[in-house]
Amino acid sequence: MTSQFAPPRRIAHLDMDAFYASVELLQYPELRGRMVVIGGGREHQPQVQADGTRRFARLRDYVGRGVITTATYEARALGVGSAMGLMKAAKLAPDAVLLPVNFDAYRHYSRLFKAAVAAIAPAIEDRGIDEIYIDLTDVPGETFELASRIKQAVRAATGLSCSIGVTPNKLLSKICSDLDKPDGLTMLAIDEVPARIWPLAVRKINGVGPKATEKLAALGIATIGQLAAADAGLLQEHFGANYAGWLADVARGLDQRAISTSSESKSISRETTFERDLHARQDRAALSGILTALCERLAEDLRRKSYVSRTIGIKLRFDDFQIVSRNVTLPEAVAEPAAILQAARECLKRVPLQRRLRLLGVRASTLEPPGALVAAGQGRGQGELFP
DNA sequence: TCTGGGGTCCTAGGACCC
DNA sequence: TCTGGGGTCCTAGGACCC
Repeated sequence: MTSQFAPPRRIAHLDMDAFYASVELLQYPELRGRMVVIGGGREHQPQVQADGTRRFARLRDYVGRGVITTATYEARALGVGSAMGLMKAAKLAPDAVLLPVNFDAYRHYSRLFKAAVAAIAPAIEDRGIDEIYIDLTDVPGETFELASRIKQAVRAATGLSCSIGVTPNKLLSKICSDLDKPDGLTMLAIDEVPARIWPLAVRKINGVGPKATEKLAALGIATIGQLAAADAGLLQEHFGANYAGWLADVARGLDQRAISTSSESKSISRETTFERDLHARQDRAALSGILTALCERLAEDLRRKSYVSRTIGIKLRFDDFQIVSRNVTLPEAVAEPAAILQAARECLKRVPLQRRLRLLGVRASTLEPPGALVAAGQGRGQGELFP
């Protein structure tokens, strides 16, 4: 429990600017200043022509079910952005250049920027490939100078810009890193919350998504300030005690969560959306092949990360976008493709398969290091009760 | 021919145990 | 025979995030 007299923490949130697109521009500098969209599968690789120049795919020529992963700011100006279907985006920005995702490159630059930050401030929480939280509380130096130094180090290590927010907690820093993008640096103290945070839309809160935003709007609550002023009973009625209490806290800029510097995976999964919807009977062979391939890839992931899994599950998305999942917990942890496949097939048997399928996925959870000895008293299964 | 893939956390109910 | 109160594990679905 933090004392109420403890000095405020200095928590930074660092977010790389249009990360995937910016990494691509390092590789293809001739695209700088142009509309570029990243997304889709392995197709639409740039082609090197006879004269050595590169020929890029255009968004208008895309056919398929892919979505945008990132777009350059030039493309965003036309209204295209993350998670939008590429076919839909092509109607808004047909001339935009389309590049495939290149995760190996993004992971490389991700490691570079995180190492550069860690050399200055070691208390880092990983929040994915392009953002981190940093606890600056115990790092010597004035805050603005420190944050500027971190931005400079990231640029020196990668050639890329980032945006940073520094505030007393993760919630506010996450909001602030987004206020002055790209290449921003925003600092905020708790007493500035009414002036600078309350005018913002509730959707800016990390944890308030589309559903909660819609429900709040129906209650006449659009801004964080309106949320702070909302009646506690009203919020409880519509959101339940836990979420309502959390909403009331975050609207006041309160957040005690610590920086979490290490984390074990909870689950590993592989899924794929088909080029066309498949039917359990008519397309049995194709589905079986896809399931086998997914299980093999999952097994490879487990092997590479040195995990075994006791719970294997499947995920299906039907043509109407309904999602169902089934999973089974096994007496012994598994990691081999055949064992995963067998468990996945058992799960599949328990799903009614009238509708066509759009997506199939396989997931491994309840992860353990391989060969872990079952701790005394925690064994399961009759055979372990007595020697 | 709208709508990817990889995750986390929360809730809620049932089984089972002491 | 009207009836507890923990606790853990497991399953399924959903919201949300990058």
